[in-house]
Amino acid sequence: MKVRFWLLDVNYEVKEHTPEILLWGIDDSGNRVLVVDRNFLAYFYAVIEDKADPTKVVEEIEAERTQYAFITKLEVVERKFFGKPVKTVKVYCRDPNFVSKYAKDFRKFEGVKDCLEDDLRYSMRYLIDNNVVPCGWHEIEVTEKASTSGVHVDKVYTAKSLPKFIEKVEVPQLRILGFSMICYSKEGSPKPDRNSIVIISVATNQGEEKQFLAQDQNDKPVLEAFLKYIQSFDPDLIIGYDVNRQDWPYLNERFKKLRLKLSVNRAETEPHRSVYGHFSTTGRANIDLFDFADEFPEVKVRTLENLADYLGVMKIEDRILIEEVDFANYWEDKEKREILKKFSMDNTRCIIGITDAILDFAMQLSNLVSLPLDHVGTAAVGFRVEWFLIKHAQKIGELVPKRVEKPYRPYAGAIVLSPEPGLHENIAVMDFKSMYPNIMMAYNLSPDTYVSSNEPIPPCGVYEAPEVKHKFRKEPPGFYKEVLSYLIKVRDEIRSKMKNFAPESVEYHVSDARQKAVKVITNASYGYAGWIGARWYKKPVAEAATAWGRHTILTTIKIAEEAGLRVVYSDTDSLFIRHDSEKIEKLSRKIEEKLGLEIKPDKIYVRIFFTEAKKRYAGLLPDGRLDIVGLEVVRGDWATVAKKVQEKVLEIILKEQSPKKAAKFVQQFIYDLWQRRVPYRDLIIWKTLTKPVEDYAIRASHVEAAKMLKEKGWRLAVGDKVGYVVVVGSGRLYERVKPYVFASYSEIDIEYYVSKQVVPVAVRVLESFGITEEQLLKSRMKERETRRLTDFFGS
DNA sequence: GCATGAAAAATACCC
DNA sequence: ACGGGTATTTTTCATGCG
Repeated sequence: MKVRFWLLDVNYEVKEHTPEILLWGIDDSGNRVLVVDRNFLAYFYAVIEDKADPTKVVEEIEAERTQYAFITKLEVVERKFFGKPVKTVKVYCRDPNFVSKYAKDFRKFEGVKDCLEDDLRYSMRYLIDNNVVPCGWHEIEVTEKASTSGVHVDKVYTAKSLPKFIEKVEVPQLRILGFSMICYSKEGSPKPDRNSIVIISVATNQGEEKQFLAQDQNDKPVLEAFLKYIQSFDPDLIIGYDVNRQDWPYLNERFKKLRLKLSVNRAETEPHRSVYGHFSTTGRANIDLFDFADEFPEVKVRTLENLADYLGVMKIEDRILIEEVDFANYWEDKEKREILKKFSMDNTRCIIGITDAILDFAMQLSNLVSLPLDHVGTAAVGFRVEWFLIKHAQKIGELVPKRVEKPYRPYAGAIVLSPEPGLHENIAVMDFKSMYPNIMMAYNLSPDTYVSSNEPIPPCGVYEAPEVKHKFRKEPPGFYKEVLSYLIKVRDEIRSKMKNFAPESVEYHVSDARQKAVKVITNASYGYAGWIGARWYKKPVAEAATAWGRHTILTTIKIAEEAGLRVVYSDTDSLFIRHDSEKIEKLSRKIEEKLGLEIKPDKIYVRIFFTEAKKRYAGLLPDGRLDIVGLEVVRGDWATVAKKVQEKVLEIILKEQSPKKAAKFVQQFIYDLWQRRVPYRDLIIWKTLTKPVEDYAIRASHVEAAKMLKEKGWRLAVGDKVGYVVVVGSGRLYERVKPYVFASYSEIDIEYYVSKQVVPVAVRVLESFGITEEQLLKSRMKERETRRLTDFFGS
């Protein structure tokens, strides 16, 4: 019989040295199914030395066959390695767990240059080789198993054929469960061996909400009820926020401590940490929304509530937020417990809401790069790109290079021009779309087309990069070129198809998520090429890409200026020029003709303001919005007071062109600040812990604040943001900071916020108009004086 | 011993 | 654990002065 299924999760088991692939999915009638495939053999390649005879190597292996009991087959096959044909012996191995061990041995065999592809996981090997794609549909010939014992699915099948991919975009009706939990701890962050889980809030995509509550601090009933709920709802996706770092390890430990089995998987296993640090709940996809938070760089402090607020899921103003260290107090107080319960439920509601905004993209990304849905999020961008490349390599018979450690060698990047400071009217921004990918295609930059300086020039000729003089053969199209052309073609196709869909339709949403995923991978390709951790790293490729980039933009600037277009600013692939449609059109055509790359007008600013600095400016768009780039307004490490002031100053400057009014505003603001009329939370400064607290070479404010938090039992990890305020006192700045949760408004050092936050960012803009720090502070002095007098005499 | 300025460390941005 | 280029603040260190 035939089964059609949508692939949700994949794993493998080895029983008696024989592997089976477990494909967990949903069939087209909505059954949860497991297809067990025992038909696929693991293998690796022994690459043969140029002058050696592969049959000799085969004989060599055969001679020692008894030591390599799991080898089932040896095949002499031709493959390519960095574009060059190589002879290999494909070594099939019954037990996948022996692949890397055998490969290690065979590297020492005579005539064997190296062994490759022994470092690919068996389950990934299966997907890649058979074009089986996560979040995609497949058809397969199977026999049904009578029993489903040991697994929690509707049907279990044994594969009779390999799955065949079916082009079908729709996603089956998934059961999605979101959860969040509250742990009780009187001192500091909760520890699973001591502190119970007092609330677990769950919600589903079918609109059901439930809360499991401990009796006092006995959480056994909570955990049991939670398990029972999961088992009965039987979700396909289990979703949470920061669950890979927090909830799952905690649940694991807590269940162990209480001698309970964390039975949430569809197999009889328990959740465990796996590749790229994700937690696997076999048969279901566990998704951590935190892993997708960096898709939204506007959200500076990536907390659940901030992300939900940004995505319009739940506004922060409508919430009462509770710090982890206060959970115990809230739990113990009868009235406050209700607030805590609401807080927890709202967290889960946020999770469900954010899922809505992210899931399509996550599924498309998973589908595109072939990484299962539960680990596509935890895989770093480089690995996402790499899996996409591996998939393509398999298709064209290109061997996958080993990951080898390489030394870091910096190389020159892009050109940034100093802007003409001050205000400019009617400025158009022209830029090259996807400049690096297009350059890589145009000049066939690829690890396999690189011609090193000691190699002869091939008959087809070479492209030679300016400045760095790296050479790349013109023919045939390189690995990167093939991949990038495909990606760009696919994205264009999707985008033109989208025009026929209603923007509210499912097809539109799915297509949009798809084209975004394609775009992300395309744009990451240059970065990948220059990443020393990349399997396909070749420094000259990245170096040539930036060299051509510099040449491209410099040529463009020259041509623009020759055409009478003054360039007021340029960064990497863009130029800012006076808006003149005719000349711009002409320029576009000329560049395309001369360089074969497309440059188009993008934004038009009614007015734009530059400081003296590069990468920092603010423009007024025709619709009245401000576009602020690089300035403190868009930075996450300045107090909100400073950001608000600077934004307002920019608005006044750009819209009303009145520096005087802007200065007045700043003076008034400073006065209000002295009066403590601004919200306390606007004084918090957030900074990221980029390494363990002990590793810092210098004493920094946020690190000192982090130490204080840790002392009180807070759990802080690398990558966490620490929020602190500056309080009155003496000595260095780092001696005058406190975590914002530990300080009160009365001890705030207003002087610091005025002189080191508000004034500098205002001056940054206003100094262009002749306004000085002193002028901004002058009236403050007056106000302070009057304030002191009124305080003294009364008003 | 201390003021001063350069260098180093740290962070977060732009494209 | 994708690249290099850049601005900015604060700490740290070296230096010169007296």
